[in-house]
Amino acid sequence: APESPLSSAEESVKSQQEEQMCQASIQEPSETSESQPGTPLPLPLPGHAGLSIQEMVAMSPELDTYAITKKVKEVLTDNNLGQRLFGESILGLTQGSVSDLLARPKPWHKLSLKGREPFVRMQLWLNDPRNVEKLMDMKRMEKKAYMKRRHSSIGESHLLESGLSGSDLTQSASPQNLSQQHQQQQQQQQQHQPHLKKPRVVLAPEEKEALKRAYQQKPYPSPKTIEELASQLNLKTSTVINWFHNYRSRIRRELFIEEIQAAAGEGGSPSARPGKSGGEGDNSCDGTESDSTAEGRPSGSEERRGLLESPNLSHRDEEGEAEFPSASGTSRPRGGIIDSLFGIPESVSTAPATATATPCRNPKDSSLRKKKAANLNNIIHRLEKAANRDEPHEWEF
DNA sequence: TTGGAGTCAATAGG
DNA sequence: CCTATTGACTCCAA
Repeated sequence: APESPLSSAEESVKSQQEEQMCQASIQEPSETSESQPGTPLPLPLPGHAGLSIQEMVAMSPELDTYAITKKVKEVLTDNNLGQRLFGESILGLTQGSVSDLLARPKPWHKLSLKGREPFVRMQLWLNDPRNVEKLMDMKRMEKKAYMKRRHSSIGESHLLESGLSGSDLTQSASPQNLSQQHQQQQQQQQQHQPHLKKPRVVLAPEEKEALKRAYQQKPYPSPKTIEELASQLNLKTSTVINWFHNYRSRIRRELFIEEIQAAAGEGGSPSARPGKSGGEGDNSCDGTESDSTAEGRPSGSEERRGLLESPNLSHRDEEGEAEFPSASGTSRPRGGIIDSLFGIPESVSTAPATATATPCRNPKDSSLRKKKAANLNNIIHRLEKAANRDEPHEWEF
C-alpha cells in the first residue's frame, strides 16, 4: 500500500521541561455552566478520560499541521463558518490569530508545546463531523441574539445581557475567558479616560522599506544601531525594536512555510511559485555572504531529488471513502484514547480535496537556500556578538 | 537583557 | 458581516 499512515508512535516528550498548567477559568459555551478545572475550552470530544489538552498535546503524535489547516479552512468555508466563531469557541483564539494560523501553519516539529495546542484542538474538532453542526448551531444562536439585541436597543435601552444561560456566545461568552486574557486586561486597563487609547502606530511604506534595508544589513542590530534607526526614521526606539522582533519572526515563518510546501511535494500544478510575496520588499537578497548563485537549473534536470521523492502531487484521487473512524462509541482495547484521536492521520490528509500534503519529511530542497541564508545571518550575528564589536554601517534612505 | 514564540486587537480591504 | 496584516505585549529560556 502506497499510503503509509505515518502512525508515528515516536516519543515527542523528549526533554520537555516541566509544564506548568496555568489555567484560567473558562466557561464553556455549551450547557454545562461549570468549568471543570483543567480544560479551558470545551474539548470537542467528550470522552477524554479527563485528559487536559496540554496532556493530550504532550502525548500527541506528530500531526500534519498543513493538512489540518487545509481541512479546517475547507470545512469552514464550505459551511460558511467564520474564523472568529471558530477561533473563539474551538481554539480560544481571536480571529486574527486564527487567520494567521490557518494561513501559515508552522511545521509540527517547529512548534512549542503551546503552539501545538491549537492544532491538537483542530484535529480533535475535525475528528467528529458533528462538531460542525454544533458550530453552525452556535452561529444561528448568535445571530438570533444579535437580532434580538438590535431590536431592544433601538426601542429603548440596553442590554442586560445577563440572561443567556448556558449557551450564550453572543458576546460575553467566549471571547474572553481564556488564559491569555490577563494580557489584554492589562493593556486595556489603561482606559482611565474613555478615550486614551494609543493610536496604533502604522509605519509608512518608506519606513518599512528603510527598516527592511536595515534588516538586510543587520538582522540583529545593536542597541546603538536601533537608536540611530529610530531617530533617523523618527520612530520610537521600542517601535524599531518591535519591528525587528516581528520581522525576524515572520521571515522565519515564511521559511517554514516553504519547507512545508516543498515537503508536501510541489510541481504538479501550474508552476505555482509563491514568489509573489508582497509587492515590495521581499528579502531575497541576503546581502552579506557570498552567494555564488551559480546553480544552473537547466530545465529538465532535477538533480537533487532523485531518490525518495514524495509521490502524489497534483491530481488527487477523487472519492474519499475513508471516513473518520469516529472514536466515539466502543472504547479502544488498548490503543488508547490518543490513538483513536490521532491515530488516523489519513483522515486529515485525505481531505476530500487535495490529499497532497504528504507527511513525508524531506528536508532536502532548493528552498532551503533562503533558510540557510537566514541561518547564516544568525551565525554572523552571534559571531559579532562574540567578537563584541560594533561596526559602522550605512543605511542610506 | 535579549530573542523567540504565541497572541491580541486595531485596522485595512472585501 | 468576514479575513489578512501587523505593532505591541506577555511569557520563557538562555
